[in-house]
Amino acid sequence: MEVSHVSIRIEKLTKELKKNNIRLSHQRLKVLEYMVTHRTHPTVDQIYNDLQKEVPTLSKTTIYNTLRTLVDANLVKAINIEDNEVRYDAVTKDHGHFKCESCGEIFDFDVDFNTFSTRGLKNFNIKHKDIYFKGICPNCM
Amino acid sequence: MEVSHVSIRIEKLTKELKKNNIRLSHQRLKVLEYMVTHRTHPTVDQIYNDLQKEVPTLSKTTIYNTLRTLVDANLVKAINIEDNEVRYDAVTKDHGHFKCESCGEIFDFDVDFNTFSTRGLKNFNIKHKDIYFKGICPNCM
DNA sequence: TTGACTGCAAAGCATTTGCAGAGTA
DNA sequence: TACTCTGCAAATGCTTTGCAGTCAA
Repeated sequence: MEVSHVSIRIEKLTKELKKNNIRLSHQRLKVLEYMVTHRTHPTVDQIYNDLQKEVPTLSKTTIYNTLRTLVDANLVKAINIEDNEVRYDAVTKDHGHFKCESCGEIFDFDVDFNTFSTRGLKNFNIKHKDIYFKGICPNCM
Repeated sequence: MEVSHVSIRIEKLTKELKKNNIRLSHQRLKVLEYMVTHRTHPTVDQIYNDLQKEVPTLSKTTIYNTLRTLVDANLVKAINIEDNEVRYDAVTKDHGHFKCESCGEIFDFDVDFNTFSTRGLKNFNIKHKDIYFKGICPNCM
């Protein structure tokens, strides 16, 4: 992703934060910046280990707090593709996640939610849609 | 679900267990029976609390062990619709799960995986498909 | 009989909570 | 200034592990 796009993205996000009355602390901006520049669906631990190099005083508690804030504000999505770890994604639109059971990498894929028949949910108010696939990626085959 | 269906279901499952060289212990059969008769997508805790009435010596460790065995044998599926709890489902075929954010109930729904375009996964070997929706169910609206 | 299973107790680990001090607006 | 946020330490709670006794085959 180009640097200019990243800065535009972050600008948008900080506006969203202001709109939600969330203070723009140094730590929050760093986490946000990390989420936008690293599209690797990181865990709290990965964010923590990477950001600590830049911001040595940063605590895991703050990352947990920040991510909850961002998830509540719908700026970040939690990915529960595995039952023993939560990953995070700075999503903009609906898409699916594929996890390779060999290398562990998570891939995004487009999902056409319109061609998607959901019989049995006629009178349901659907707010969140998560699609998780697992298997083997082309690189590991 | 009719009793006759349940017993047929359990008979099938015990055959599967034998095929996988999994011993038919009293505890495992009880957990299996519970999973087949209670289609409520229970957590370990719910299974434990309910079964303890019948089998007072049953331990949570055994339930964890049993569920892992059943999941590994593809007789039961783990549901990670929420990041702070794992639920289990005695599945037979692919389907989606909808969780009501108001009452917490989980509903099954049919998914036609054929009408489901997955651009970007052309060379991927897809082994598992999980679809999780959240929102408000008709009863809560 | 023998290898697998159960269940207790303890360990492990991700996440949350309480709270004093620091920082944002 | 006033209120929120940070980050340490401790608590919490789910899940796993070690292991001695028990059980299925």
